[in-house]
Amino acid sequence: MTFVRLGYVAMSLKVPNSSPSQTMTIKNFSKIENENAAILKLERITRSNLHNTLRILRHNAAHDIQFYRMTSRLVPLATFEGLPDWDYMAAIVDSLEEIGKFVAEKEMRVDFHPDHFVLINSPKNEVLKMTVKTLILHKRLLEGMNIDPKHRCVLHIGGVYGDRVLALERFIQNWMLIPTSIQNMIILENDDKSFHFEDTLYLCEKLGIPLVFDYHHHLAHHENKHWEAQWDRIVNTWSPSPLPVKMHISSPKNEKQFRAHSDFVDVEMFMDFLNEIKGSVDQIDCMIEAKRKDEALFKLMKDLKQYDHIEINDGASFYIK
DNA sequence: GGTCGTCAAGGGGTG
DNA sequence: CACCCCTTGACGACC
Repeated sequence: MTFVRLGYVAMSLKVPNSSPSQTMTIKNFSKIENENAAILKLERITRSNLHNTLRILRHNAAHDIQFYRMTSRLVPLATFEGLPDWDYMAAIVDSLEEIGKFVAEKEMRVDFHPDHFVLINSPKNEVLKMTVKTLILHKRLLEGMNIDPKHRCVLHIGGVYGDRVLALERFIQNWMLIPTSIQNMIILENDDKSFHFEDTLYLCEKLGIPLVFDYHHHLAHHENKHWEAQWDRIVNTWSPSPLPVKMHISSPKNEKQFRAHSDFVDVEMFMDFLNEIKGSVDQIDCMIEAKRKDEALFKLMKDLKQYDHIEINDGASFYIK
């Protein structure tokens, strides 16, 4: 028997006007003549993003959803080079604490997936520098919420740069340049066109990083179709982690745009996965990456009811026998 | 009130 | 090297 919790990404389609990713671009920032006023606007937007994050978490709690990926755009321009000194933490400590308190009280799992320009295996020094800077921002936000940053940030391996094997080795080289406290935050996901799960497993086992298995990505890009033969190794990468094994589930938009995400998760595709792994772990957290966000989660829970060996626990978790 | 181009940031592919 | 594509959501200019 395996206990499964579902989560979703960044925004709710059920809570009205609750965007946690409102933003301000550097162009707009520069348009405001009074720099103080511009900073105040930035702070207002940031606090609104945090407030909406809390509203979404309350909505999650009301529907027994314990798993949620926060947006990485909570603090616009936080890592932008050349912005006048802005102590963004000072303006948001209270909001962060409030979120953290709620998360702890409801025993939720929250994490981040920094954007695609956060990558560790880049040959460009500047890119690596920005990567570390952005990860430090994530660490501060988590610490502000009193959440242990360990294994809270999902990343991809990065680019191929013409030589996949070399690119993997460069990941290892660059990894050694990253502060341990930042390394500890990271978990790695197989992607849909460059690095399949065996590449990812190679790095994860070598460097002691948990592997987030993305089933959709695997179907889109693999050398060896049979992931299930290696599943125990994937599970093993989580043994040093305080958190349960985590995976990503989404469905192709259509045959032609296979890599694009569909509105909802195909329940049969999800069951194919679950039937392979049931019993192999006590618990697994599944992050739904569908266009319809929490609506897709609710629909999936509904679709799961038809299976006899699924026992619904509450609104967003179940047992599979 | 709806539509569409733009946005700080990377990488891949094409010609 | 130049250019466009991917991808995500939000914003804001414009009609």
